[in-house]
Amino acid sequence: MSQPESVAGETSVAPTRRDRRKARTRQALIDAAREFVARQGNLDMSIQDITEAAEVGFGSFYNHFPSKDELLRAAIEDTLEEHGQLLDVQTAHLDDPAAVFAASLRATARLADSHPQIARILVRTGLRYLDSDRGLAPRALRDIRRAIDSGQFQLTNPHLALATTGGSLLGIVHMRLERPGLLDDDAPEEFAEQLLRAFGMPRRSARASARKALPDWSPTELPPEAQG
Amino acid sequence: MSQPESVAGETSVAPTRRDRRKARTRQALIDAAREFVARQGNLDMSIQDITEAAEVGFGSFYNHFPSKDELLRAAIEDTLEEHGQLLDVQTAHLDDPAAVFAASLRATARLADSHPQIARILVRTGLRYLDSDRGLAPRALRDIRRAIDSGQFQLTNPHLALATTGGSLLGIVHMRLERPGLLDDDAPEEFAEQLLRAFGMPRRSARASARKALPDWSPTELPPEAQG
DNA sequence: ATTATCTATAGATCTATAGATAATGC
DNA sequence: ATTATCTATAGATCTATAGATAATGC
Repeated sequence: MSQPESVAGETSVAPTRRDRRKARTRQALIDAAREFVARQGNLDMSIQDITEAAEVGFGSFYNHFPSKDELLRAAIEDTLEEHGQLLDVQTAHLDDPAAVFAASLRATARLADSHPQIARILVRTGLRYLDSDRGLAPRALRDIRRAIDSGQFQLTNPHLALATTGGSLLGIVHMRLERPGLLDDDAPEEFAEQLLRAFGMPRRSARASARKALPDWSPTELPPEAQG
Repeated sequence: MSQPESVAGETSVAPTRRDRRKARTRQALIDAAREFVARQGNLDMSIQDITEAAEVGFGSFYNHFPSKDELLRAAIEDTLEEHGQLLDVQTAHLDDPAAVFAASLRATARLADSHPQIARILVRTGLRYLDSDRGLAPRALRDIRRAIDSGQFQLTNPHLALATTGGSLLGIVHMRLERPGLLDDDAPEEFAEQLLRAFGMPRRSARASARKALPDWSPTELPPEAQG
């Protein structure tokens, strides 16, 4: 995350103190919006609610976003990006496509516990997150295609697999958030196993890939994001 | 739909002309709300928008609903109820639990074509529809349990299966609504087959149950609901 | 000197209710 | 006579902007 003083890139310039201050205000607005979206599913908070929570003057809002919808869009992008970074970290030690895919499923299914804010925002956002080029969607599509190429998955349409993967994950996250008593701790692994079977893997290897030991820095040990 | 003149039921009384008129107004409000929810995902229509679309005086709204949220809740219930009736009709000829389940999957996956308004409302409603006692959720849970009892499904937790079923269906409906080019006509059958495999059925019988011929009165031949 | 932030407010909604009108019940 | 519906409006938001203030750049 270090900022180079000067780079040959076309628009990249060293950010000034003013730039950093402006970026801080923008991020404060995004963080406040994320918290509102996560807390109350209904998106009927006012701009004033958001600027107050962000401790930002009301008028400053319009220096950063032309409308509330634009802020909410940015807040969701921000969340998806964080989800994507989590997935990259938690699959970095793996090569096998089906194993990477399964590890992403397990990590996402556990978001309700490990990163409840992200989990709530994902569920509130709904299926639109499948259309984004950030977060789970591009990574899952990549893994599904690689697993088809490697012969691990027997599928004709990777987009169908993406739709069912993304949807069923939301279903599990929703259930773990809203009705935690109905699913036991093993649910993420059982789910991953089911999905690998659905995508054509034999029972034995589906079970093995879905229950492969997690790395030492288990996801639940990573510092969870701040919860208000 | 005939109205008995008098019944022994405790509160059931013959509805008067006034009652029918009131019920018509109420249903006009619900229908208008359904159309708004289906058309624009954002739920920011005003009560005035709704009463105008329903051709109902503004003040009449409060004779029927205490708030806009209550109307929206009723509109979603109304939609789920219609979905549930569709499923009952389209599985009435089947006994086998897995076959009933598969037929429900196929019918729901095709909603984007057969009943686009219901499809859009389902997707906008999101995963909350899994918590309702109407529509797909109670029926799918019933079928999953019956298929476990009959030995067709090998599952430990029917609620996990319900979450993945409901979520993945929403994923498919979403994709067929928003990116119809990415899925081919066979997708509902391929999806049903995948899910039956996920739930423990052998490949051969999964394929058979998922591709069983539809009854003569094919779902697509049923009169689709009016689309504005 | 420049630019982001803040305060204050005009104008545009939107909700909820009061009171008038129309339709139905008896 | 009773009840649902309609019209009109008061009061409460909420958005977007104008202009003042504070922080940074040069």
